[in-house]
Amino acid sequence: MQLYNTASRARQELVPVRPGKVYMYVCGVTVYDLCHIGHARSALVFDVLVRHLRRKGLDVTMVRNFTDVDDKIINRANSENRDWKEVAETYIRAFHEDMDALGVLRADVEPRATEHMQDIINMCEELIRQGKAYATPSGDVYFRVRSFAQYGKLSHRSLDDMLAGARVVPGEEKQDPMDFALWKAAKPGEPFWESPWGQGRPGWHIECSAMSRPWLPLDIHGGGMDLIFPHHENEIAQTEACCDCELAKLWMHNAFVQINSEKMSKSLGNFKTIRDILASWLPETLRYFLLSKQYRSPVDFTPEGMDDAERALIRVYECLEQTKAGLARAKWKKTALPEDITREWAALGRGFDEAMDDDLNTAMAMGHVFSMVRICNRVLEDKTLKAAEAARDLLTDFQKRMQVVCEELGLFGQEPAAFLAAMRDCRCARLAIDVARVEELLAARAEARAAKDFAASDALRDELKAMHVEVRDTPQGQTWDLLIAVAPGPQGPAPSPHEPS
RNA sequence: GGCGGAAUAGCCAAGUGGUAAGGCAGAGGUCUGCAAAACCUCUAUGCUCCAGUUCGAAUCUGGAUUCCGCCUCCA
Repeated sequence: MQLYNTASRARQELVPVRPGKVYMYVCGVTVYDLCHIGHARSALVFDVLVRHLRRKGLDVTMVRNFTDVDDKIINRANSENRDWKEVAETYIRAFHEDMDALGVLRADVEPRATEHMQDIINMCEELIRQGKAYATPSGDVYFRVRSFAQYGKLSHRSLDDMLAGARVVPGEEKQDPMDFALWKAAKPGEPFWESPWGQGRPGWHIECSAMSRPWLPLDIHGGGMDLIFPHHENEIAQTEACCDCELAKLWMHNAFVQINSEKMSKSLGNFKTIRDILASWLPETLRYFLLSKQYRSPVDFTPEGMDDAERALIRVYECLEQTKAGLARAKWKKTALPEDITREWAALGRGFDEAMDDDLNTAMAMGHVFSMVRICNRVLEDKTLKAAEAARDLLTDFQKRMQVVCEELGLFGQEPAAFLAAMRDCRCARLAIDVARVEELLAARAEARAAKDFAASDALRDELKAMHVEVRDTPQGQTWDLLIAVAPGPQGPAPSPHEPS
């Protein structure tokens, strides 16, 4: 498959270093707070990559680390008067809960910085021995950036350009302003580990170099865009200087989730945690929303976008439900399907797979899903066609293909009726619909219709409509759902039912 | 200042030289007591603007405008 490589700024074929096996290392989170939807996007992108590669028959080892000792964790612990380990533990648990909810597969290996102290210290020592790092009198260890000639090869910057930037302030003990910390001497009250340089703790970048070391060279190293510099650049310098081995063959970076075209950040106050979102929408809605865009483009989070995602999900699941019902038939006829349907179905062929192979083009892959849905609905709505053996075969093929889609995207895999019910409940809660009242009106309307009192029946339907409830009359009786969205009137957008906070 | 990314219909979004996927919304039709859902048809002579290369450009080149990211912790 083709993947865009940040290092070469071009797409390239993924060729596993060890045939049949793929080793991926993705930078995880620093566990000092709940994950936001940007973390969700990153996790989702690499989750889908893993799923796709596994379906292709590759033996994937997915490694995602936790940074579980860091200034922010210590600060949080201090301000809440808790133990820093407990803070880290709390948010690791929260990470798992949130990611499980979103259907993100657990990584095969989840190394934590605190569990690799000896590896980290060893690496620092090796670098010092090779003259590529140095310890200072106060017990810090710095990487000597000038010792690594290729520094800047990932982010395509030269050291001199970086020095021209005004924000680089030379640390007192640094030999060069660009040198970065591998090991930091502990300040009073901070957690520390014993080391040849005294009590201290690791710098951020070295932990990833130490933890990814068992799998060098990695086939894929991934993370968010913002990690390109300095984090990944520094990882490359440390690993390649120390181990005399390329760190990774391919670098993948996902773009951000934005709010109003701006990066989410705490300082801007436009921060949405996964839990905020899941208070108003189903996890699968967030998953669909984030995967409906190509991973290298920024995506703007909006309630409207989430509503669109709901509609799309409902369309697919309703088709899945109808397919299931259609397939329950006992007798089948020999009627042939129209030629254009069979032709279109055949043309769909490997479209989904090809889109996924093309730098994980999930947006296009979903286009193929909707093309299948359209064809199935077409067969399903025609009484003659839906009784044909050929229709049975097509619908069965659809279910089979959707199973593949589910395995790869982690979408559309639930029991359709159950999903639709959960979706309705979710939307009822969001719009504060009184379900008991709805059922009451519905019962009254059924009575009116039975008596052919259409005036009364229509009045009840209007009343329901005012509550955002749409009634459908089917041969099996009434069903109902929520009006998908309240159309923005001339007086502006409808009051938003979404107030996740 | 340095480096990079993005501008495609009312909205979201694919498309990386061969004549604009898909979803939502909208119009008409079929179905329906009337609706809804579903299906069918239609909906960007044009992809921010200006030049250029080419038989052919949303796609390549040069320039302009606007927006965004990184250069400090950050998915």
